[in-house]
Amino acid sequence: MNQVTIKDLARHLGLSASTISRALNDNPSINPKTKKLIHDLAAKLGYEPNVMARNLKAQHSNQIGIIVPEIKHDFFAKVISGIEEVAYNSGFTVIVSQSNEDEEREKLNANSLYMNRISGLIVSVSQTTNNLDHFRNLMEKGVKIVFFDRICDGLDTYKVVIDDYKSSYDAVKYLIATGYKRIVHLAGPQNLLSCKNRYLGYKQAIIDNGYNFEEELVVFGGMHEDDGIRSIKNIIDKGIKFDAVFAVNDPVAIGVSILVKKIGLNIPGDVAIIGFSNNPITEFVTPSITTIDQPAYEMGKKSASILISLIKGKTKLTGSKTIILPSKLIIREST
Amino acid sequence: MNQVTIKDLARHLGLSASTISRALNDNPSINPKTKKLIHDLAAKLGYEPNVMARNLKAQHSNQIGIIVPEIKHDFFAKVISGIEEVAYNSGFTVIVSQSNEDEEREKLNANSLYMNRISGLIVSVSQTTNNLDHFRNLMEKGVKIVFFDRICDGLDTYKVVIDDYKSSYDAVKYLIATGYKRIVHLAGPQNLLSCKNRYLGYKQAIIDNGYNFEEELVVFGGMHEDDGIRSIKNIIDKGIKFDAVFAVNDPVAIGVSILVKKIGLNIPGDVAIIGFSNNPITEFVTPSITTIDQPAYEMGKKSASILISLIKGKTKLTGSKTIILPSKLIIREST
DNA sequence: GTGAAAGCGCTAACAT
DNA sequence: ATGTTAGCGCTTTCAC
Repeated sequence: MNQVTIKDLARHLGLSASTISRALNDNPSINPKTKKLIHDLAAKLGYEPNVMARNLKAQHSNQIGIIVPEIKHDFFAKVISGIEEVAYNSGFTVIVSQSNEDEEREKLNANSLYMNRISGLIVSVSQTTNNLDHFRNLMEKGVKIVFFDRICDGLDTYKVVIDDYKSSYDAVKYLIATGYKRIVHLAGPQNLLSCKNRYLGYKQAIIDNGYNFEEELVVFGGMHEDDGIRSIKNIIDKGIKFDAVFAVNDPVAIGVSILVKKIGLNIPGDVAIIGFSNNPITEFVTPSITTIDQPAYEMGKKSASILISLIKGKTKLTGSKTIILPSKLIIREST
Repeated sequence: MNQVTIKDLARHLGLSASTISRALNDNPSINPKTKKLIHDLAAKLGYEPNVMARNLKAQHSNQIGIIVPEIKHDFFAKVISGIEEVAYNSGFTVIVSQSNEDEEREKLNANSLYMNRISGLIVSVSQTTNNLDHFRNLMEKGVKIVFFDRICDGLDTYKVVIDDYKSSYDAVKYLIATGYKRIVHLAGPQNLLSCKNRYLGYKQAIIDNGYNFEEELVVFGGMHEDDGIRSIKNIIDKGIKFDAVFAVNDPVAIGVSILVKKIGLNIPGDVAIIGFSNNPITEFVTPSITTIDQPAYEMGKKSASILISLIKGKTKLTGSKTIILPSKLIIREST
């Protein structure tokens, strides 16, 4: 690591370290000629400021941490891109970490990010997270946190979401309007507010449209493909009749599609399917799957810009601490 | 950021900073009782070491940088998970950044990572990268680099890949054995060694099996879905006859599948399709697509473990600097 | 316009 | 077993 330091430049030019530092930071009190001399030598020697030293001095890192369940989900990948976009443009760098849907790992990551003295944190919590102390601790230590999508109650900070309740309500309303009578809901873990709201939206739409809410039509499960396969198989094995499925997310919807096709049922003739998130895959499977588009990239950008305002102490962020971005029902072949 | 420091602990206990430091680092020369006292207070006050300070002192960061074209590609997401796995277990943290297939951005990222004094870097180069100076510079400054998948010539360091040439050769051989006569190859950017090798493998398989290599059956293009759509449309519009397509990767194969279905051709009846990478989507589209499985997670783990050996100075890494991991042809409905 | 000195938090000789 | 001192690279107040 034979890095070039300010001292090296100072020695080469017979100047003091402070002069070099000032010149490099474009301090106006430095003689333009000296400045040029210094800049030229820095370029020639390949000087790069040591961010660790600078940050140590400055008492902050200009780094933003991200914790998401899994980056391989298209949704999270896009959010991360949105965050990076805004962050880079504001002079922040970004550290991404994955919780793998594991509360323990989420804690470790939060801690490791804190040790790196991140200025702020953007989080979508893991499925298994019940205790929020690791976030609370960071907040107490002055780390600003913004949650998106997978938010949770009980933490007083900014949150960026879509209206899960309404999206879900509208999707189910659309199914009913199209003529479907017995709509199954494959729900997600209810400790995630988004899943809970999707469930509640489903329930209310059922009731508001004059149907009976039947508990046997709801299965609580995970958020992966195999959960979808398992849950719908369970319903079928029990002999429960249904003509549509509203899944908590796209992988679960895909799982349903796979099993339903396998046992020879038609989509949407025998069973209609709606997913959630507009994962690209829903467009390419046959039949393509109706879903709800979440503005992932926008969520990332919004989360980052709020976080950066928070970090910079611009507390004049007006209005509610929960920002709701628009979502959209995308109708495809499966309904 | 009112963080608790070693000095705070020292003041509270009437001890010196060095004693605190030693105790916290489990130095055996500290009295067990004092040690316990210190650990307890640290826990009580919520002390967390300041990694920036520690790293500044230690002259290295224990951070590994990653640069990939786009994390949203399933392949890269999995590689990253593999890297994280190994890195965390060896006490390293990971900074992920995306080049977005843009050489300029790749340079910026490399530089920003260097400013953070990363100990090592794992890279899959962008499509548009021609000049490799930004990597060469880092290497000269002592940053260890390992490339994977999208490697490039002219840099003397470790590389983790699959045998693109052979994988491609075998895939085409299989097509020929199955009876296909006129096999189109939608090739990728030839500055990427992997794409070049896939092209060369295709060419050699054609020749070795007694077919004529026809230039009109090869189209050089990008690596996304729309490239696939565009390229195959081009071939069709030109009136060129073909009965199979070997695509440089899965998105391109998906693109071909979309267009081919749209104009009413049967897969594999009229056109067979093979992709590359075993993206999950290839399994779920109808018909499912034959592809070549790359051990993404393993590539990540391998790259990370090599890099960490390099960082730790274990130069007794035996054998070639190019590590070839096994790939596998996955035969599905499209062939 | 430039320099000297101190300090960010931590560690490691070198004392005692 | 513990304390003293110095220094990692950088910035910044206070001098001149």
